[in-house]
Amino acid sequence: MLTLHTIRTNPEAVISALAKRNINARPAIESLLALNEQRRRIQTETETLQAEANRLAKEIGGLMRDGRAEEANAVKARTTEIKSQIQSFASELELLEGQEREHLLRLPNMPHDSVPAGKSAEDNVVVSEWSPEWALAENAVPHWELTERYKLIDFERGVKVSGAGFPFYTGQGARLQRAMIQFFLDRNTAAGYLEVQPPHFVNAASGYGTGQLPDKDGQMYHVGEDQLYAIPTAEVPVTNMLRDEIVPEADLPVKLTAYSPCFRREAGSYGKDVRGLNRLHQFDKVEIVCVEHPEKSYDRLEEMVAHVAGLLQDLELPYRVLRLCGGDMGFTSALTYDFEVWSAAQERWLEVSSVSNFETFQTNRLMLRYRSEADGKPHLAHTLNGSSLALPRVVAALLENNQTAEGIRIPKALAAYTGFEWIR
RNA sequence: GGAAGAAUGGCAGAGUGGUCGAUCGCGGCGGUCUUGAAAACCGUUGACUGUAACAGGUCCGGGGGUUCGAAUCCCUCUUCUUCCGCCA
Repeated sequence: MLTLHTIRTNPEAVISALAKRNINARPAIESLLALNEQRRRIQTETETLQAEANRLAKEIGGLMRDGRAEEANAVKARTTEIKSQIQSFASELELLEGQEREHLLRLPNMPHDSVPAGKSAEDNVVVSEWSPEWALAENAVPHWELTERYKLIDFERGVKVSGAGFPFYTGQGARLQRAMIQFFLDRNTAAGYLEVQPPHFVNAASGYGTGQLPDKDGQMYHVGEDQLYAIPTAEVPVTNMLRDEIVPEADLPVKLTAYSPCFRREAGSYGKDVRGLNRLHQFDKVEIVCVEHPEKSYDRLEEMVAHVAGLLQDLELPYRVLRLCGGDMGFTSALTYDFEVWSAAQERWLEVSSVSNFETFQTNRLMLRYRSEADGKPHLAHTLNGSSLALPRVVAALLENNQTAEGIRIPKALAAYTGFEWIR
């Protein structure tokens, strides 16, 4: 959520920044500003009346103590009148506040200056590429054939038990999942991230805090009876850990990492995008989250990008890093780098990580602040997060790129965790 | 799931209808004293909203109600503690 302060002090800058997302925000901003002005006017009037009522109530208290009941009753009559005026203002105020918030919640974050203009994924900018020395085996097949050949994943039984997008991992496939989670967590904690195990269901307030609600309502699994949402990413519970808190400036950056299963309804997906491991309703991911000082958040973002790159290099997977254009960036992000690994057998790039700076967009909703050492006051912190990494597509690329006639070779760094060097 | 009790500022803990945004203490910050530090003493110490800046308004777990006036009374929800039940 953008701050009212930003919008009020520089509406034109907000409008032109949002234009990068191909959004004409002018009507929304203008009606928001009108609402805001009206709200403040009504609020001032209401508060003036409240001040008067407070003053009179104290006067009555004084009169009662002195035993001057008759005079007190006269004053009571006046307060009753004021009270009914307050009532009518208050309901109007409530309405305006609701509308104001509604407007604010529906405005996406302002893209950072460095975000390229563009409409779709095709306009994203490749900022770097990396590849190990390697060659694809002859007669290479896509991962969904490999998982069947080596009995790593049982999609059919997943369909029977839960539905499409809920696979069983079996044997070496299951072991590979567990090894990768452990590998990523170890690498993240070595880089200074504190490991946490979050709840897998969150309340609505948490959904609003990180911006999944109301924007992505309908993409999350919702348990109506208990008003809980299955987490679409560990970002939600982990970032919300610090909701409504003021952390000392000296505690920044707060660096957290968590493994969790992620649940996504993926309504509207179809075709080759959902084949095999490309898109699932439940998948495993290790996430990194940072809470950082506003002046340092972009340096932190670069550090996180370098960290994720290191993981992919250890896994010996060819990847590229994209700077997302305005049209392809998520609702809450100011700047996002996507990591894509090359799936040789599918001949396509697969997104395996998304690393973003949200600036104050989340913390404004979360009321997550730090106490500045300079002025002693609370200020909104910046939040950042990134996948490190999402498993299914990493597994897909890993299986496909390393297939040989003798089986599938496991990268050295990972073999220490799997306990095997080959899948046969 | 049932029963009883509880929820107050960073912590601890008073406050049962009016001068309470809230006593006292600890912690934090500033100062006096000291070569320096400790101790002692003095002062200060929440958030949100609002204003050009003041003023003003709101907040005693959340929501609603009674009252001229609510931390205080009533209803409701949530959470915690203890006991019982169930249970990995």
